[in-house]
Parts: sequence; C-alpha cells; structure tokens
Amino acid sequence: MSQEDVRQRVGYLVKQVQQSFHRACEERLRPLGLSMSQYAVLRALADAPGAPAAELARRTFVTRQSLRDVLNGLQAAGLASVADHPTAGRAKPVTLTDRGRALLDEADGIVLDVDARMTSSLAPEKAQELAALLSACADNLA
Amino acid sequence: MSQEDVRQRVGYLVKQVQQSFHRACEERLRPLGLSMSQYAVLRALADAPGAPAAELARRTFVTRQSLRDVLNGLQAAGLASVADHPTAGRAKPVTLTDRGRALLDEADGIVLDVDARMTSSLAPEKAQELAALLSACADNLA
DNA sequence: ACTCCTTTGTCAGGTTCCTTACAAAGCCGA
DNA sequence: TCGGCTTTGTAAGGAACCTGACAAAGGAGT
Repeated sequence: MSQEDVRQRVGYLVKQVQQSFHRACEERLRPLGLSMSQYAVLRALADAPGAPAAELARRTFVTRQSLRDVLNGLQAAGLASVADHPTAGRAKPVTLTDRGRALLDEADGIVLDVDARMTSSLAPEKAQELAALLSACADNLA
Repeated sequence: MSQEDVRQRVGYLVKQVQQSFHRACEERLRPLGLSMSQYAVLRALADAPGAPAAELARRTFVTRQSLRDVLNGLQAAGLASVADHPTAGRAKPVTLTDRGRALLDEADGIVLDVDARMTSSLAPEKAQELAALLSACADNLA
C-alpha cells in the first residue's frame, strides 16, 4: 500500500492542520464572542457586500442550510442584517452592520496572527509554495 | 495588510482543501454506510487496537466527548466494541469487530484513492514536500 | 496515609453542519 | 406561451463537534 502510515497522508495532515488552526483561532476569538464560523461569514460578507446567503455559503464552503444557522446567530448579535424583501429573484441581500464591521476588523487581526504563527517556521517562498500546492489540491478535487 | 485576499491565506486554503477532501470521501463512503468520522475512528482503532476512547480521540483530533458520539454509532452498527469493565484505571479498551475490520479495508481503499486524486497533479517530490510543509505547520500550532 | 494532579468516563446543553424535501422566482429553449 | 432547469429560501431532523461540569481511578510527592 502506498501510505501505510496515516501520518504521511496529505488528507490526514490537512485535517490535522485545519483542526489545529480552527481551534487556535476559536480560542482567541472567544473573548470577542465570535466563533470561527461566524468570523468566516463576516469575512465573506466584507468581501461581497450585499451578497445573498447562498453566495456566502459558497464562499465559506458550507451548504446554504448550514449558513442559515450561522447567519441567525449573527443577526441576533446585531452583526449582520438580511433584507426583508428580495431585490432580484428570491435573493435577499445580506449586509454587515457597523458593529459587525468593527468586530471583523478585530477578528481579522487575530486570525491573521494565527495564520502567521502557523507558517512562522517557513521561509516566505516556502509559505508561498505551500499555498500554491494547496490550491492545486483544491483544483484536483473540484 | 499582509494578506488582503483571503484566497492566498494558508488557513483559508487548508480549510478549503479539507472541506473538499472530506466531502469527496463522504460521498464515496456513503454506499458503505460509513461516515468520514466513523472511518477516522476505525482507522485509529486499527492503528491502536484496544486503546481507550480518550486515546482514539487524540488520534482523530477530537475531544473524548465528541468521540463518544461516533463510538456509539460504531457500536450500534456492530463495527466496534467497548469492554464492559476497565482494565487499568478507568480506561475501557475498544476493539474492532470482524465486520469493522472488513469495512475499514474497503473504506481505506476509497480514502487512499481520493487522497491520490487530490495530489494527482503534483510530482511525487512535490507531494512529499507538501506533506513536510503541512507537518511543519501542525508543529507550529502545537 | 494523605493531598494534589492527571487521566478517563460520562452527562447535559448548545452550535455547526449535513441530507432530504418543498416552495418560489427567473430563465430559456421548444 | 409553456414546460423544464437552475437558483434561492426555508423547514425538519439527525450527526458530529464543542464547552462546562462532575465523578472515579491511579500516581507522585510530602
């Protein structure tokens, strides 16, 4: 068998790194009252203001049903706002509130910091190569 | 800001790849009646026969509370078996049943295949480097 | 012996994510 | 025009994961 030891499989390592990264971020976001899932949606929302929930779901790699759960929390916390009526088709634009925007700025600093720590032992060109290799893997599975 | 575009962040890419990998595996494991989480526990169980649940939790990167949920399913499906009484301390050894072993062999083929597809566009030495870089990232966050 | 610490198991409750299913809206070729 | 096709929203139910909390068991040091 090509990979007798799971610890050398890319799939295994990706899971380990993702889990560690997720947890490290979650820990440091907790004081802000923000979860990683919520951060991801806020981040996507900043990148695509007024996008419908389905678009945010695609950007955060979850189903639109899952996104609804998170969006409900964000609305309840006053960080995001969903239009009452559809503008085009059935799509209701979602927007960041001022508090959402402010909290995202704080959270972004934290997440970027953890990201930097994750790659801190890598030379810049190695980190770039890692990103390129991961992109290739994502393409292969698409 | 160092990473204005989220699509170039390692943390973002790792999440994307993990999500894609997880989904691709889940789809192909479904006909076996097995989830990715269940596969992970079976795999860990094969690597550490008779390990207590807490050890399996560490090996699969989840809490022992989460592992319990999955283990309950595996027991109900007759794929794993938990000793009635602790052998040392409070630890109850968990073991694979014959059906669990057989199903794992099937599942392993599937997961390894998806893993291979994920890195199919990479030269062997690039895939090795990817594994090394991911290991380094995991170490940095530990 | 006794206290402190670590490990393990367990329960409760909540969040995130999934599949399945259906309804509503627009688009597009026949 | 009219029936498919796609996209979007929504609902229900279940799986997997989490934190917090507690009890039980053993080990280490005093």
